[in-house]
Amino acid sequence: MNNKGQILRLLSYKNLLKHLQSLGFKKVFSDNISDTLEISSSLVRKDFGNFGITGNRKGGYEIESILGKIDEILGKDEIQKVIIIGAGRIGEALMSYQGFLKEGIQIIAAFDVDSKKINEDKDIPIFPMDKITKFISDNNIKICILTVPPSVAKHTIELIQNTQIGGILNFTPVKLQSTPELTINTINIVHELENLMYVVNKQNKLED
Amino acid sequence: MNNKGQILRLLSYKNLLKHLQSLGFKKVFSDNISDTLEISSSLVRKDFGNFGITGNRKGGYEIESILGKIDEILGKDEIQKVIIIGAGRIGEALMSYQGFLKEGIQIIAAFDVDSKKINEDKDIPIFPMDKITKFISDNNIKICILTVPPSVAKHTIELIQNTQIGGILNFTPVKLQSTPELTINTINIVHELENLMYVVNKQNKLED
DNA sequence: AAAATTATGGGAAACTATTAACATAATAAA
DNA sequence: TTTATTATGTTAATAGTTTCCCATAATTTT
Repeated sequence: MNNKGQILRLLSYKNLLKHLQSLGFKKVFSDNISDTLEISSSLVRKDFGNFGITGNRKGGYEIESILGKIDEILGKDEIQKVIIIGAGRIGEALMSYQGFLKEGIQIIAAFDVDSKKINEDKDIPIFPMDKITKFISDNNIKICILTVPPSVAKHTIELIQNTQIGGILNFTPVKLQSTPELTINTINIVHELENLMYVVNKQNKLED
Repeated sequence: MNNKGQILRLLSYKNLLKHLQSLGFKKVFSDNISDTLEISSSLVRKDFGNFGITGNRKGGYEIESILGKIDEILGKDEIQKVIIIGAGRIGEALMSYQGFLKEGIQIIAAFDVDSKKINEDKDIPIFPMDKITKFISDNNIKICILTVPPSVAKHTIELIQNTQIGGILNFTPVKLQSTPELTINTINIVHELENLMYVVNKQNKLED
């Protein structure tokens, strides 16, 4: 039961169900979900079953109860505070991203080595790196986003080892090892593009 | 043989092997790769086997020959031209990202509806949206990155339907359907963060 | 109230991915 | 040259995921 795909599906269900709820729907069938999300209805039911979400034969599932259960599973009662390490282009883009707050995620600070970037008075303050460990412990931060240059990625990870940080979303193309205490998930944009190129190449070859 | 994981592993192999090559190594063993990439040596050998990469019993694999084979598989002889749709914060961050070129990826233009963003004279020109279909066909673009606001994502996809575009890397949180002719891969940063939160929550619970 | 309908839930089957095991070929050592 | 060593490559085993199938319960229709 350590399935990332399953959790990501659960998040898709949540998105869809919140939308349906906003349109006034109270109930939903596994077939409805299947149609809009490209996930088979059996898999939807199996996911629900796995997480203890139950419906009524013939009556479907109650949206409110599913959403409650999902929030319970994901543990989202309070707003989740996240910090950004590396206030470069991508870091700054994420700081100004409007989509986080309505999902209960708040970027509360960023950190950078470049003294020209430091600005502690902004909405999202940018602090120098040497304040990071104290900040993490003072604010009990569990998650950070890593958007530093690749050359300093490894070194930066070492700085936050042995803090409360338990999860890192890594935007650098550097392969970083997870440990039992620290989960590192990587978004490698170059790899995503290259993978897409491979698929498109294959599509075109098949058409010839 | 339509396995995304397998292709992403292949890309990791490529990264590592190029690094080893730059350090002067000529040969590599499946065990070496396994150690650094957290991929079991059997799986490395199986991947190589699947893609027709062969080595010598006792002698390992020749790095140069693997790299050649991987490039052949990924079809990367010439530079791959990519466009960005949506010159917002994330779009602009990607435009200035330095990591693409050395992987043979070139962002050659961006498109936006906002007339204030248009600037056709920059290094990476930003054109108005209505020039996009002509640009795609003139330049034979196959891949685009979608960084528009969520509310216009669906509509934007329709604009480039029936062009040469065969792959979209979607940064919007909108669920977009792939078709046989158009592969859409989504990077949903919110979902990645939420997934991380789930994992971290579970870690902490286990420690109690 | 009985019959027909319909969506869940759960177990079995099919499929996919990963690991384990080992025979074999290439190399090195004795 | 013979023996020992070692890493590949292939087959078998295992683990993990998704789909199939259908009995069952809830609901609607007749």
